[in-house]
Amino acid sequence: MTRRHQQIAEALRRAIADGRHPVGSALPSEAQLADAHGVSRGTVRQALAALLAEGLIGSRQGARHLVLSTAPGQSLTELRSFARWARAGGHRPGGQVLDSARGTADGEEAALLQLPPDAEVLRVLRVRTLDGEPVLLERTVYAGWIADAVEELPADCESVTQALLDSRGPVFAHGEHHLDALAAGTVDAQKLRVRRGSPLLRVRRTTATAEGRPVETADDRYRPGEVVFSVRNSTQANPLARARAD
Amino acid sequence: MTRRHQQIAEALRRAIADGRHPVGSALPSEAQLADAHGVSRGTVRQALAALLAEGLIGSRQGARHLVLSTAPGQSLTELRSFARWARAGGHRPGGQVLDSARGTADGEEAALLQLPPDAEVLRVLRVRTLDGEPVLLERTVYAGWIADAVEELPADCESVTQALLDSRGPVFAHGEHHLDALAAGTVDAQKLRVRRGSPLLRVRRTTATAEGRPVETADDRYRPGEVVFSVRNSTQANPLARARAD
DNA sequence: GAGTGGTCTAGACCACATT
DNA sequence: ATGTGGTCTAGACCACTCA
Repeated sequence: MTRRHQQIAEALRRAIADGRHPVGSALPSEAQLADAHGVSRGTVRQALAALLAEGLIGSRQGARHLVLSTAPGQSLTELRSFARWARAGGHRPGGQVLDSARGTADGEEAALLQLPPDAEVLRVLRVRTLDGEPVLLERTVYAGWIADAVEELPADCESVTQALLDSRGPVFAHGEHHLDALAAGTVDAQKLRVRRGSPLLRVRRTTATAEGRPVETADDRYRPGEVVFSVRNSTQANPLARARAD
Repeated sequence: MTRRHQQIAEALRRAIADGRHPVGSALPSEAQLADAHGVSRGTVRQALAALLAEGLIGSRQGARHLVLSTAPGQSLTELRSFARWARAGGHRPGGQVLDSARGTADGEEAALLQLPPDAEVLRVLRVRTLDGEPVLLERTVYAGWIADAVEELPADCESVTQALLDSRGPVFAHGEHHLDALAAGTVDAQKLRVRRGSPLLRVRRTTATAEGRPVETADDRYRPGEVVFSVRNSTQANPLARARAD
């Protein structure tokens, strides 16, 4: 049971991806779209707002919506798994669990996962490879309630996300990512085959279910040169924006 | 002449910041807000959508909007200028143009800015400070058509974004950001006062007008430890549900 | 069961862009 | 002058939450 505005947004995304609305061209007017889909203009505007937020189209008062790009590439706004992302880029993903141990959450972990202090967690150290080359060292802390499902996975499991989706349904819905840079420590250097002190891109992330229940929190360190994170954004998504510094 | 929904959004932001709606509390219902401001529910929903996108509030069908945090975190989903972001965090932003020169676009620049080969561009090297400390080295390439407006700005201009907004109207509407890590080069090290080879967070970004016309492309290098980029996302469309204050 | 947010409608007026 | 998107209204129904 999808909503009308979601269906219309999806239809427009497909039309743009297929080239029926090439980059640089104008979309039909809101009134025309409303007519074509048999809905009111408000519903069409709801659909267009989604594409606006994705940066797929632009708009100016008085002129029609313009197609700006065909499809967002790898983007943090899509919560994709490492394996999915790798395959989308034509690479062969791999992975290996180096360590896996149960323990109790420390203060920070408990806060991130919204667990009581000293709650049980599962810590996993995993290296991820792209075409055989190690590119990512992943330190993940899973909340206790999901730990069993994770421990049952094989050590060389290609996609934890996919495996959990199959066994437990859609577990990941929301994510918060913090990105910064840091120097490789001893373990990082050894596992990623770089020199100690060389720059790494760090992504600290926490993901949660649709209800907002945290599932895992992780510290991912990427070898530079192999992976770039992209974010596309827009001020027009919602009419906030506007400056006025005080 | 500000729109009603912007006024209401601003009033709600102030009320949240002032503690009149503490974190964890529920906002008045949409109907109550509509009544209080003398507008229809649709207008109130437009205002709430802005706060939703900023991550200030969350919503669930059937329950009232919840206050999630008092101030929006630095997020790539908001296109804010360095100066605005710094002030929001209670810091004093500064900046200095180190170099500014006209030239012709190389192949990569021309592609990013969608200009013909050898088109005229303006290259600016700028250091940005937070409370007097250099934290960001910015190499920006402006398209020729905006170069005049940029060159007229004072070298110690605090906010280029703001200055351009005042003189040229809303110039920045869409952005694409690519994040990775790299080692500080000689110039980076000197200007950011770090050792050569120490890790930096690099953000390569291109911003465009609402019509999709590229304005500038930049290579920003951040000293680590000072700045963290955050991205919040969701598998669902816009709704930005939960949050976690640090 | 009452209240609330999510969705949708069918109008309307204005500011802006294009012709 | 006409068409377009931006804004706003005053309703309506449904799915959901909560007491």
